[in-house]
Amino acid sequence: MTATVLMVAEKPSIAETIAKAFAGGGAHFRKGKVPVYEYEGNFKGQRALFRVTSVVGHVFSLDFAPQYRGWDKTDPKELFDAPTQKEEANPKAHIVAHLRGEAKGCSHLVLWLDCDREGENICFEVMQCLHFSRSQVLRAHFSSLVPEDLRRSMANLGVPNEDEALAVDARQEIDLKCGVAFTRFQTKFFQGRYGNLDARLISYGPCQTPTLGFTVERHDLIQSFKPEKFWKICPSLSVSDGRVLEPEWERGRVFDQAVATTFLQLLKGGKGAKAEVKSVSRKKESRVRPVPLNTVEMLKLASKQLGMGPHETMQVAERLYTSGYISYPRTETSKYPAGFDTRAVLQEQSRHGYWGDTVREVLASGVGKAKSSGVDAGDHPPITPTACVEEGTLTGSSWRLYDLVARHFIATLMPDASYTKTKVTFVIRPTVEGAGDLGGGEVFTIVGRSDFSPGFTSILPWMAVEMTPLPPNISEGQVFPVNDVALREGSTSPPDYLTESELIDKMEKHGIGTDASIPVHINNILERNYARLETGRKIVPTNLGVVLVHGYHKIDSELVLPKVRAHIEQQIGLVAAGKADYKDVVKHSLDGFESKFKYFVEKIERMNELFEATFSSLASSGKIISKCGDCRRYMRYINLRPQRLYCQACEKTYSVPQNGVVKGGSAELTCPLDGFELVIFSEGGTGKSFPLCPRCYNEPPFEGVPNNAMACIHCPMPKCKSSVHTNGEVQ
DNA sequence: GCAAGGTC
Repeated sequence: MTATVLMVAEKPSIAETIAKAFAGGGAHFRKGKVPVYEYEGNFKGQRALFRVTSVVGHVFSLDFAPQYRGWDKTDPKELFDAPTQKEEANPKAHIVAHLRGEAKGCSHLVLWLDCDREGENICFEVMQCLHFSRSQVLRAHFSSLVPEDLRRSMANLGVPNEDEALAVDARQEIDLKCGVAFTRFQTKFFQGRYGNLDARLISYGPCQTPTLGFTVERHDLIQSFKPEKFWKICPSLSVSDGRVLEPEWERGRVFDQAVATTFLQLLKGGKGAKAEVKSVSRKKESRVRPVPLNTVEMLKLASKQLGMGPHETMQVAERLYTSGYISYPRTETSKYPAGFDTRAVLQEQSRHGYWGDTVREVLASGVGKAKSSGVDAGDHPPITPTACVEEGTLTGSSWRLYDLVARHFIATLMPDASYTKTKVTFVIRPTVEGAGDLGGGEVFTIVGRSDFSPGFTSILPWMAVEMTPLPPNISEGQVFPVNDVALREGSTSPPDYLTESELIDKMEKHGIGTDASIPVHINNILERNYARLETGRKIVPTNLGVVLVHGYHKIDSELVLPKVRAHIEQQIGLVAAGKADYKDVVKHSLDGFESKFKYFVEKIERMNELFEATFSSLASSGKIISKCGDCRRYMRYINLRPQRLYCQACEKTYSVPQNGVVKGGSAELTCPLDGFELVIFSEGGTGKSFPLCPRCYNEPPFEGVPNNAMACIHCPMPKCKSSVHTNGEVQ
């Protein structure tokens, strides 16, 4: 044995796939937080020991140097030039130590990270942990995980691409600096100013803010919508078998009542109006089967069909994946790779109690090809079932998501649904004299659908097309009596709020977030109270969300438009392509954001005006509760997240623990250290009450007191004699 | 208490 080769994948499941592809069942397996597989084979024409393991996503994450992490120590504007450092992303996982341990005695490193920019970046993170020379490091390029493809990659190893990795470093630094600078500034600016402002954090980010922007854009459309009245001419005709048809007016609707009435009188004025069939057209229409499932489509379907949010969907999908029921759930690919054995997956599903029959029919009639319009993003294959599972083995949302994935997979291999669309065109001629130009008559049409062959919709019933057959034997030249002609009034209606699924769609189209991060951004705007999820899975911005977005528009619209992300992407694209220097791009982008930031700070009053109009000022809200030690006047208790005390005279806020409520003041108890009247704080969980000094809680008076210590209960003075201090009970 | 991106 001459060489030991360390091979590193992006996550444990891929390490396993690789080991199995090269060693079959013959790999020796070492269990651990991150498993290791070993097998013998040939490398560069010699016998070698292969050792396959993985990282778990990024090894490092970027943060500011420690002295810039405190909110009060640093002016946010300094963050643009602040030094940053990479730190182990998940210190508890000990990934760096794991890699170093496994690299011992290895002569070569083969990088099997995902073939995208993030993967390329992780390649360099792995290299940074280890000490191989560049000539010992090789990069596998693969576009799918089928064994054949992996073997081809092994035979054509290349080198990692530093430009692509640097593009990710650039993005990390730009996102960190502009996100944190804006977030800290606006949080500190608005914090404590308004009593009913229900937010402890007012964040900004190049993905989350445009996401919120989409929801507010729709909100504004709804708010500014002015309904308009319209009128339609609606005739009803008696046809052969006693049925009554109500064809649609070719002119659709008119917005002028006088015009509509003129038409009505033309057609209705005299007696015995007739409708003549001008033409009958029949054509075959189809509803095409879906393309193979990728993550974003799964999230949209789960939201629409199952009422499951993207966050929950990904958690459930992750569980189904680790249990071996579905394939890897994070992929952009919607096309089965060349070697993908759809037949084998179908055969597995042919045993299923619910859809086995359908699957056996598909197998018997020859498995169809999936649509070729899907895209191969080169990451993972589309999401498919990997085992046959009955309802009952899985419960609740797990079952419903599995059911969706399995049905969708089968549907991709079934025929399109088809039906016959019949369109009948009628002409109704004026029955009064002197119709002039309108004497030729008005055209009305009706559409019927019949002869449905369900195809894939038999397994995806919600995709079925409703059949609305017309009476048979209607043919050109036939004349039917017009029973009645009605004038119907209606009015235009505003669009509805964005559904979760529409929001996901917009994010994807504008390049906001990735398959893995879209659910996180949506979750953020909901959790931070910028928007709410309403019935029908509609995303409705809150007052805070609306005011924020309108505020950005008043200062600098670019901050909230998807363009902000697109610009960053375009810039780092230059780095990835080797067309621009990493440092230049970071500097250029940050200079841009820094001047935007300065302008934002200068003009923040414009946003503040909107806050003032929407939220009530702190001074007028909250109930009077205890005396301030500085001015001896009463402070107010703001019982809203984050709950706090406010001294109007000193214009200072004092935060209190968030895990309970302030029950009242305690006139006779005063903190011996600062003269503040203690308040009685009642803990939510335990129900225990104790006195708390507002000042000591916020500004611990002694060294070594953690910021959140109950200074008046757990007095930091070693032998405190104060009764208030030594005894947690109210006296 | 902060961003976005991997993955758990």
